Amino acid sequence: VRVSKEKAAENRERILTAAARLFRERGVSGIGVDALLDAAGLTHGSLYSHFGSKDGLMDMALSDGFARVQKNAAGIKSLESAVTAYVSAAHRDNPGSGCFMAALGCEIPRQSKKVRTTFTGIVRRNMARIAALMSARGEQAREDQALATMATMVGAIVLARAVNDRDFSDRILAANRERLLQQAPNPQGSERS
Amino acid sequence: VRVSKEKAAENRERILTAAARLFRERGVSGIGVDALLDAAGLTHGSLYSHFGSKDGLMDMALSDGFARVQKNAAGIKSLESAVTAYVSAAHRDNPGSGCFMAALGCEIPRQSKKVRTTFTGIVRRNMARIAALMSARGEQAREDQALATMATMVGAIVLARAVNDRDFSDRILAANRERLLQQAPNPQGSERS
DNA sequence: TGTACATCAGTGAACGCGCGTTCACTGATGTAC
DNA sequence: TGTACATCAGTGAACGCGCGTTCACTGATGTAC
Repeated sequence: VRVSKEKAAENRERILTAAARLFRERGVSGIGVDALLDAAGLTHGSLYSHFGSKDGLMDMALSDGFARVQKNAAGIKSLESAVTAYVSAAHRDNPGSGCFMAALGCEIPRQSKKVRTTFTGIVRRNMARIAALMSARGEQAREDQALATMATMVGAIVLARAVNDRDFSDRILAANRERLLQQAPNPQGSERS
Repeated sequence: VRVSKEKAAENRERILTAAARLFRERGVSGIGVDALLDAAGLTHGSLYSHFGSKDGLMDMALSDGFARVQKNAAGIKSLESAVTAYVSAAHRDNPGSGCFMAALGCEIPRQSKKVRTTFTGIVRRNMARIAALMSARGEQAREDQALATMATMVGAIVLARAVNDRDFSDRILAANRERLLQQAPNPQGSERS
């Protein structure tokens, strides 16, 4: 049942899109290859043509999915809008299209070396992107600020998702949003270095 | 092979201790009941006498394990010592005896209602404990401060564990520790309301 | 342009394995007399 | 105190099921002439 190159590339994309969503929604060990390829409208066998293994797919889905997340956030030009978009009920309620660090962070230590390295690159690029919105003098200082801001953002979403009480969850988001916004000294953004 | 009440209670404790450690080290879906009871020196069947199901064990291990964590941290009387102990390489490198929020946070949204409720109680008690170390006037203000501090602490450990580069991991810890310590205005601790 | 054929994306049966749970059984404990 | 027996913590075989991966096969695509 050979298919055209275009169709094959499209199938590959569909697998990646479904995988990036399902891994974030259900966890790496929480979703199987059958369900993964079912969601892409294919059978499990074709995973191995394209990616070699579930781990290989995870690695690609991470790279590809992160590129999409970054593109979606391309318009964000200030720390305020980044914080507001990230520490939000919408992000909390849609892990499938949200941040990989918040969705999979706890599982990453148990993944393959390849996946962990890819993930580390994502953390670095997130740091760089947030650092670019910081106002401190010196790149290292901005990066350190970014690492602290990033940890707060990730922790807020992890806790807000874990908690079983909607009001408490909203409060976790609000308290962290406020803390982060009051730390952001430049409401017009981009007055960096 | 009936055993004495004392022996049975001791076995129950051993299961709980092993489960609390292994769940944190390998994740809820990352460890099976056979491995869990093997670590306690028993066979899988006895899980069902004591806890009814893997989920029931998870729930009990969470309550019991958290009580132990709290007891270990009983001596901590200032925000500074709490931050220093939590945002540390030792905590990062020993998930099995560390914070449940950092180890299992991402997996909790997919757990049973019972487990999620127990976990929510743990988040609330952690908030209360940190709030008691805060200096703001008004309980609600202290709790909001605690929620922001807690999210930063959790996020820092999650990211530091996920990352594949020791130096970068250390830097994540250092940046967050510094941020949290500079926010703590009372180095002698306990000057609260 | 038309024909012959090699390529290979995708299929689906099958693999061994571990999962969580059930249940008939064992035999020491704890109790009733 | 000694004996008979009910209790029940723990055992281990068995359950159906889903896991990740392999592989012989299919048949449309893409290419060589």
